Order: sequence, then structure tokens, then C-alpha cells
Amino acid sequence: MQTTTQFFKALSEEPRLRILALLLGGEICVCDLMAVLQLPQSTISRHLAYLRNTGWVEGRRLGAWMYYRMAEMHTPLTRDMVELLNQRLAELPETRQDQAALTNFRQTKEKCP
Amino acid sequence: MQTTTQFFKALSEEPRLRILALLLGGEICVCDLMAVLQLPQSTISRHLAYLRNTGWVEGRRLGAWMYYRMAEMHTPLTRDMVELLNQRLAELPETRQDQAALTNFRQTKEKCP
DNA sequence: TCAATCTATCCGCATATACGGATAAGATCA
DNA sequence: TGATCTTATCCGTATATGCGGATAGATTGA
Repeated sequence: MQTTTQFFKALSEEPRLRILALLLGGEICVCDLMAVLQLPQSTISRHLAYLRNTGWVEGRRLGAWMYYRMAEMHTPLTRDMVELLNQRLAELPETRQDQAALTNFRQTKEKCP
Repeated sequence: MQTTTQFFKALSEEPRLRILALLLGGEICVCDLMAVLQLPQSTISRHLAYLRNTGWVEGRRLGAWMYYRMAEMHTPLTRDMVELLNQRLAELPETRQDQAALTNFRQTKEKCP
């Protein structure tokens, strides 16, 4: 049950919920997250580590960049939670704003491919 | 989004998750919760207050006793969460143990109707 | 190899919150 | 009203964890 409570605790901080909402739309690199969330790099990285440790996301290195995406879920509860967030998180205004900001940033940026 | 993160934070502590798992089975009075969870009264009451404030449960007074039950949910996200917990929480061993302890206590007790 | 870039971790500080005994508040009954 | 029972809140303490600048590690390209 410790695992389950920690899994839910990951959703209890706004930066982490915003990160998950973005990752539900597909893989994102840290630099994009920094641009969208407008938070210091150490803060982003710390929350990503938390999400990694609780099984929510997994990262892969692509050269100097790290890309993060939703992790494969291994239990019914965790699979259902991802499905639920996928359906319901988009209803929150902050989520829509972040998605728009991501789209916009990806169109205008040059580096951080 | 603050509301949503607080809503999830309620699930991030083991006593609260155990309380919710029990309440999914129906209305329960505080004295039963104390007997099942084996925690001090102030701890139970504090967690119940937290669950009340985050919209998870509602209580009603019946004489000297307080009975708690799952609250009516008002958004798709919260309704889906209750449905999910209802389906998945029973898979955890702690939940099964608590349910058994509740059944057992209700059969043997005399007071706290 | 050195400089530059990207990311993870470290560190000290601040805040949130869990804990549980003590106390207060509400209700019942004699 | 006073005694008793049930529950809620208060209180001081301990712990967890968020924050973000500083630092370390990893990678690339010159």
C-alpha cells in the first residue's frame, strides 16, 4: 500500500501534475518542459526524478538531451490511473494553457531538437 | 488545479486510503474506524477532517455518533476516481484485511450501533 | 583534451503536515 | 444540572518535502 500512496502522492504537487499532463501528449525533452513550465531547471529535474521513482515516467538519453515519456504500467490500478488522467486532465485550464505553450514553443524554437 | 492536487494528496497517506477503502463499502461510524485501523482517536478524526475538506467524504451526526460515507462527486474527474478506487482498492491486501476486521468487529461488538 | 551545453544531484532553508496526548465541544441520560 | 460518552480541535514536536542556486556528471564538438 506504501507503493500505492507514493504513486498518488506524485499527483499532489502542481508541477508534477502539469508535467504528466504534458507527457500524456507524447515524449518531451527537459528543455521543452523548462520553457513551458517556466520553472528553474533543478526544480524540473527534481520532479522528474520523483515521477521516475514512483513509476510514472521513464527517460531516455538522446545525445546530451533527456527525453521523458509515460512509463509502461504493470498493474490494473496504475493502468486505470493513466487512462483516467488521459481522459480528464485535459479539462483543466492549466493543462490547456501548457499544451498551447508547448505547441507554440516547438514551432518557434531552433535548438533542443 | 490546486483543488485537483489537494484531492489527490488525500490519497497519499496510508490511513486515509484505508479509510476510503472502508467507506467504499458503505457508511461507517468513527468508533468502527478506530477499532479497525487501531489508531488513536485524534488521528482518525484528523484524517476524516482532511477527507472532508478535500471533498472525499461527508459525515452526519446520529446522536452522539458521527457516521461517514463517500461524498457525492460533482465533476467527471472525481466521479471517475471514486469508480476507479471502487474497482481497484480491493486488490490491496491491507484493504482485504481491514474489510475482514470490520466485518468481524461488527459481529462481536455490542455498543456503538 | 578543453570548452560549452544539458541534466542530475547536493545543500541549506522554509514550509507543510503527520503524530498523539490534552483539551474542548456536542450529545445523551439520570 | 452533572456525569459520561463520542468526536473535533488544539498544541508542541518531529519528519517530509518543496524550493532554487551551486555544483557535479555526462555528452558533444572544436
